[in-house]
Amino acid sequence: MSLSLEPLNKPALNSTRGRLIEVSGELFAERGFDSVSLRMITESANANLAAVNYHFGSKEELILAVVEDIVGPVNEKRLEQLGGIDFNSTNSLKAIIHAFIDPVFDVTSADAGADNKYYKLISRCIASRDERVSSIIIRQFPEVLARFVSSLTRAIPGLSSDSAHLKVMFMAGALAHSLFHYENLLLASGGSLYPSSPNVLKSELVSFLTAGMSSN
Amino acid sequence: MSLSLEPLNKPALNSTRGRLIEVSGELFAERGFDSVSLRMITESANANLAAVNYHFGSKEELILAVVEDIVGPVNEKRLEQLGGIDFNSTNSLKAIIHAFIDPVFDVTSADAGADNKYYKLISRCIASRDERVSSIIIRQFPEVLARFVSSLTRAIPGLSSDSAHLKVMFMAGALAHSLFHYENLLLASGGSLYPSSPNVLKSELVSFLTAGMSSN
DNA sequence: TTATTAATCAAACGTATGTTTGATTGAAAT
DNA sequence: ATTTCAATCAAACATACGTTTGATTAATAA
Repeated sequence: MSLSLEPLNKPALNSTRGRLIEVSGELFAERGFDSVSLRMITESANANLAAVNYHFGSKEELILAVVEDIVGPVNEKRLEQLGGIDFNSTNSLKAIIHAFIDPVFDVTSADAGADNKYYKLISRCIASRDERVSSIIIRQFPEVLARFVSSLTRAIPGLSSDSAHLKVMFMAGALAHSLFHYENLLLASGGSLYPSSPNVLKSELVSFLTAGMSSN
Repeated sequence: MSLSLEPLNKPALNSTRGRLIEVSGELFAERGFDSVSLRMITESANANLAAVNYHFGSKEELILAVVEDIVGPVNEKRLEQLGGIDFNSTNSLKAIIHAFIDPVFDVTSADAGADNKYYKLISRCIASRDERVSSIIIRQFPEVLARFVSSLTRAIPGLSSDSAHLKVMFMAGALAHSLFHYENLLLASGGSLYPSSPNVLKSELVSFLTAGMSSN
C-alpha cells in the first residue's frame, strides 16, 4: 500500500489550480485562514478572483484542499512508520516518537532550500483551534491517535490508555508550538542555532519527549 | 508589590462593561476572536451594539482587554512564584514547572463550579497564532520567558540557554494543547478521568515535563 | 470550418462586519 | 428647577467579504 507520495504531493505550479494551492498555503501559514481573503490569494497567484470558486467551489473547500494536501501525507507516513516498529526492541518508545515527528520535519525540509513556510502551516493544522480545519484533522486524527495510544501502551508496560492519550497530546502540543515559533526561536538564539537548526530542534524535541513519555 | 489580584480580577457583572468582557471571554474561547461578531457579543450581554465601541473604542481593544484580563494575572503570579524558589533545593526544577503551570490551573478553577470556559480561552492566549493577540502576549512574554530560561539554567547545571529556551516552548505547547482539547480528553476517557480530572491532567503534565526538562 | 467545452475575466450582487451618528434617557450636581 | 454628563439606543454608514453572472477566450473534437 505504498502510494505515490515519494517526493511530496507537489501541486503543478504552472496550472492556476496549483498556484492557488501553493500561494494559499503561504498566506494561510503566515496569517491564518480567516484573515486571508480570496482577493489576496488570487492577486498573489495572478489569477482572477472567480478562480477559487471555479476550481474549488468555495473558500472553505480551498482550505480543505490545502490542509488535506499537507496533513494527509504526514499522517499516512506516520502510520506506515508506526507499522514498522519492533515492539520487542529496547527503543521502541523512541521509534514511536520518531514516527510521530519525522514525517512533519520531512515534509517541511522536503520543501527545498531554506524556505520554511510549511512550519507554520503544519503547526496550524496539528494544533488547530479553527473549527473548519479541525473537522478535517479530526476526520483523520482519531485513527492516528488511537494507533499511537495503543503503540504507547505496548511499548511502556503498565501505562494506562488514558495516560497514553494525555502523553500524545503533550507531544503534539510541544511539536506544534515549537514549530510555529521556530522563527522566533532562531531570532532569540542570535543565530547560534541556525546552521543545523531544524535538526537541533528535532533532536532536542526527541530527547525531551522520550524522557517525558518514560515518566511515572 | 503584591497588587490586589487575590481572588481574581473579576469584572463587575452588573455593569455593561463587565458583562461585555465576561461574555466576550466565553464566546472567544469557543469560537476564536475572528468568528465572534460584535452583534453576537452585545446580544448575549443584553447590551446595545454600540456599547463595545463606547466602552472599549473598538473590537480590537475589547480583545486586548479580555486577553490582558486573563493573561496578565497569570504572568504576574508566575513571576511571583518563580521569585520564591530556592535554587539550592533538590527539586527546584519541579518548582519552576509549577510556577509556569499552577497559575493557569488556578485561574481556570477559580472560575467556580465545573465551568471550564477559561481552559480554551487561556490556551488560545498561551499558544496564540493570532497576530493581534500575540502582540499583547509578546509584550509581556519576553520578560516571563527570559526569567524562566534563566531559572532553568540555574536549576539544571550545564543547560545552555538555547536549550532552555526550547524546553520552555515545549512546556508551553504541551500545556496549551492539552488544555485546549481538555474537553475531548474527558470524552475520550469515557468518564474515567472525570472526577478529579483537572488534577489528573496537571499531575500527568508535571511529571511529563519534569522528566523532559531533565533529559540530556 | 464548425461545434463544443473548459478556463478566464470584469463586473456586479448580497450580506455581514466594525463603526459612527445623533437623539434620548436618567441620575447626579448646581 | 435646571444643568450636566455619562450611558444607552435605533438607525444608518462604509467597507470588505465570498459568491454569482454572463461575456469572452482559447484549445480540442467533429
